[in-house]
Amino acid sequence: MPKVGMEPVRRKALLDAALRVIGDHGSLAVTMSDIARQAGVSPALAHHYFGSKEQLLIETIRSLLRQLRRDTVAALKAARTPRERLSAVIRVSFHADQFAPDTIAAWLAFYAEAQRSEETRRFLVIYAGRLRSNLLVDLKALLPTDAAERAAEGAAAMIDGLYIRQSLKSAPIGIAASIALTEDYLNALLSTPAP
Amino acid sequence: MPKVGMEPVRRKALLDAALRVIGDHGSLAVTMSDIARQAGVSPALAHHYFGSKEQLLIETIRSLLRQLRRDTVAALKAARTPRERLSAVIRVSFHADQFAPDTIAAWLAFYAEAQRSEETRRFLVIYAGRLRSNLLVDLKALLPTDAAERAAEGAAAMIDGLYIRQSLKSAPIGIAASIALTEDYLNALLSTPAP
DNA sequence: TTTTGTTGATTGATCAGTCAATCAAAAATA
DNA sequence: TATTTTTGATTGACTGATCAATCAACAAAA
Repeated sequence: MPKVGMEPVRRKALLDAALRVIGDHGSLAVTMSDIARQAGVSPALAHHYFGSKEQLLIETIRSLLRQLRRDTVAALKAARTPRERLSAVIRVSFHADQFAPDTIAAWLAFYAEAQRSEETRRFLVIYAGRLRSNLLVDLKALLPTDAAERAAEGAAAMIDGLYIRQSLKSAPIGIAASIALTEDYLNALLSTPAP
Repeated sequence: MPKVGMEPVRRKALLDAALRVIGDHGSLAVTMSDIARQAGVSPALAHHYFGSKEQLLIETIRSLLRQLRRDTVAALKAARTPRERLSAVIRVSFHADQFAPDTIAAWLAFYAEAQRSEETRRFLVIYAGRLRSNLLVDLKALLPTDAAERAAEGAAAMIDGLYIRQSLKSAPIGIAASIALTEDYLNALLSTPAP
């Protein structure tokens, strides 16, 4: 079987498999065997390439974050005005890929894990900071600084909250409605001070 | 040692211990031994009274929910106008007990668990429904029905979002600021349609 | 003596992680 | 070109640790 140059292929397959299995299972309490089986290799190979389960998990969240950033950068590039850019940030947050049940479950699992793993928390703090900062930079063009800061906190919280509520699967709010709610929030804040 | 009537004492001690250990550890992946040790009894006793780890965990979240409802009912009783009642609901959500790091970590762990455990999800759906409904009933007195419904969804999401962001412990938003953000949101929605 | 409370010891299952061995492609050599 | 050697890829089998769950036994109250 062995062909040279399999390493990147296997790494990617294992990362994808990990995300899939975690999302499916809704928890980080998945076995290396589960992940390896999903990737179509032996458990030993997963250890061979990642050293430990913890490392594989950390690489998994890192890849999740990387994907989110890619999407965000792309969406921002297409937007012109500050208001458009705000909408772009919101849209990316609720993009179908991000809003898929498996992905939501995986994020949730990582939030829980962050209570224990310093490194996992670091990554989530980075995510939270980016979201806040992406919103803040454009809000500052539309509101006084302190109002902009509060608006950024509020919008970020609402996005995360809509996200987490989605994970319960009852009363599915839906992508469009989630976007609309967040937009309404910003519209209300943007129109209130200056009628 | 054995005195009659220990059962309720032990049950409560074990439930408190479970909450404590889960919050401390930031995950449901705690052992019966950990919980039993925290409660000052043997692991075997925990099984004796709860039958299984899963059952103990379910009783734990049930007690968390019971406490929240008690607080909410008490807070609502003291409020007079719809607007006051809305503030009461918000205040309870961010009450010090609920906002304690251990409690937040425990809620988070249960959210993750809900992906797997049908019964855990049921409880969280009940929580989400109550929060939404508590907000909705008073919002309907202040807004048209459809606007009230959207406001209730949005406020509930923001509350949950502020909650989950708190779990990251970086950029601690704080109780007062969290309440203020949520109040601002409602104020903006309540003032926008009628300037 | 019966009942209630309690535990230590044990079991069976599950898993992360290790390791020696195997296999096939690629590179070196003849 | 034909061969041998080297190297990367891969796995099955195993180990050590952990843990939920069980159970037989014991202690104290009723």
